[in-house]
Amino acid sequence: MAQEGTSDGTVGKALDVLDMVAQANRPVRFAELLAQHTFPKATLYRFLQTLTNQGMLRYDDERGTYALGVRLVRLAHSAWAQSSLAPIARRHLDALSAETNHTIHLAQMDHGQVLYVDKRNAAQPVEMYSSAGKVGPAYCTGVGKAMLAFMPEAAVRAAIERQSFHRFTDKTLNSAPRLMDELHLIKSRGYAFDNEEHEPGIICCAAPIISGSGRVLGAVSMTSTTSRSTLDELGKLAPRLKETAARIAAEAESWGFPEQI
Amino acid sequence: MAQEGTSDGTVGKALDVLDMVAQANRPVRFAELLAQHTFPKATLYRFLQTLTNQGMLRYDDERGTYALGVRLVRLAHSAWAQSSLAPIARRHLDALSAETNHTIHLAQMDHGQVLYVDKRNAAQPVEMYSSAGKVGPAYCTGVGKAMLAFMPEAAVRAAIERQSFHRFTDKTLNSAPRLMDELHLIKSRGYAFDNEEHEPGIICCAAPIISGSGRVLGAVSMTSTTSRSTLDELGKLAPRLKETAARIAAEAESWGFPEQI
DNA sequence: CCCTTTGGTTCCATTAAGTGAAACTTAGTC
DNA sequence: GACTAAGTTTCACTTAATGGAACCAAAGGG
Repeated sequence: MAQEGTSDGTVGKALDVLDMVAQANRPVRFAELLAQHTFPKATLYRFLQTLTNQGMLRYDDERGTYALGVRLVRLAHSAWAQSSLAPIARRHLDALSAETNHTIHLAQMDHGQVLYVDKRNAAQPVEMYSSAGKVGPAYCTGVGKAMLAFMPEAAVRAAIERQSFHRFTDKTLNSAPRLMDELHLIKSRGYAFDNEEHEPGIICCAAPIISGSGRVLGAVSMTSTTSRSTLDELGKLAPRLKETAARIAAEAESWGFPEQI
Repeated sequence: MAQEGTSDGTVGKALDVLDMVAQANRPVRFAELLAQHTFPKATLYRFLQTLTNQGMLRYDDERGTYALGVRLVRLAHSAWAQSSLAPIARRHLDALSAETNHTIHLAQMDHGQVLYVDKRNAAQPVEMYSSAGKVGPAYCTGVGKAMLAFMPEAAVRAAIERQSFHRFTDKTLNSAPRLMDELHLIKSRGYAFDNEEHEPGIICCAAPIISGSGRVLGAVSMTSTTSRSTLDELGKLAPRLKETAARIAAEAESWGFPEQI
């Protein structure tokens, strides 16, 4: 998808290769990667070697495939702890989840996409990582819209540029103008709804987490299904949701959380 | 800790810098990093710039600190899904956890250290990432010893070289010879115990996950406390533990799981 | 208030490293 | 056994990394 623009230097290119393997979501062969990239054979080959040496990739001798390496998992543990809202938000999410009995998501913005960093599933035990680290579109998720609505105009424009506006359901807001209208509405209301815009039957209500200086740090959402709840019912819980967001923001502040770009 | 030996090329050095930030476990200032490395100022500076541009690091303007970036979390999601045993092992861990009511860990070997990739906590809900991605010493954990005991001799020697043999408790096996003896015992027994060697009051029983071709893929463990269980009691469950390990191995095989180095 | 120190950023000639076309080596195929 | 596709290595060429030193800014101290 995103070809990361003009990458800076060798390191940038290597990381592009890493992303490419990640996006495949399965072990990939050399030739597949070669086909996707503009890199000449030898160059790509060396990058793969280097990354494998470094433990960022793993090479399967028998199959001749590359997959992401475990070193990334280790790094990510630190990244998650250092640089996501999750550790700060944990107890607030726990509380909200227990009270409302809805599925709770915590998300942040990453290069115009929604990055889920934590999750609470009221019904059954949490499936680890199945959610944290996952990315989703910004324009048709509650958390995405909640964040966009409160971001500075320039950032929103930049983010919208990056959207592909795929029509997931017939309720998806699949154009920039429609999205902008919605964002204004959200800003005045203070929170966002997702009315089956991403997945049929799935609705949610999301509130942005905003720092004292007015910057968007992330968003929290409550998700339900049309069979279990209505948007109105979720809306009734919005004050509680906003309260949670506010508490997280306050704690992030005092904890010195670095603001997102 | 581990200075990763002679890094290959620019990319390797950049990744070293990344690791350095990760190991700090908190936002770090430029000067701190400079002190730890042999890199000249300008070089380190450029690396930090590049990594920040790439979203691997995040720079906090106000504090002048660097922290790991969210791009890592995204990458790790893929890494975990592609390249750890966790997705394969999930249902087996669920079953074992439900049956035994003990805390279950799933771990793999990464550069001579134990990398926990999944966890089941019988008592309270799983704390996400608090465990997955965490690393621990190989020489004084059940999973670590279980894996070492069944690894080829050369690999074990290499791994032991990397151990620092810190004495966590008075039961820690804090020397290579003592560890080697224990490994032989474990190999003949088929599974490992951790008798409060890492943390006082914490005991565990661990079995290696071994592929059809005899290579160590990872390990599973059941953990308990001395106040709740004895080693003997855990030992009684060892057959069930080994069965779980075997099932995971079998599934990894049919699924084409790439073998660890 | 100026001078010094510390921490961070930029410059630029030097040098090392990345590059990529092409040659080569397998491993399959027909 | 010749042919093809996939992967690996080579090497002259070119670009990018290097790092000493200069520079800047802010904090501290006399």
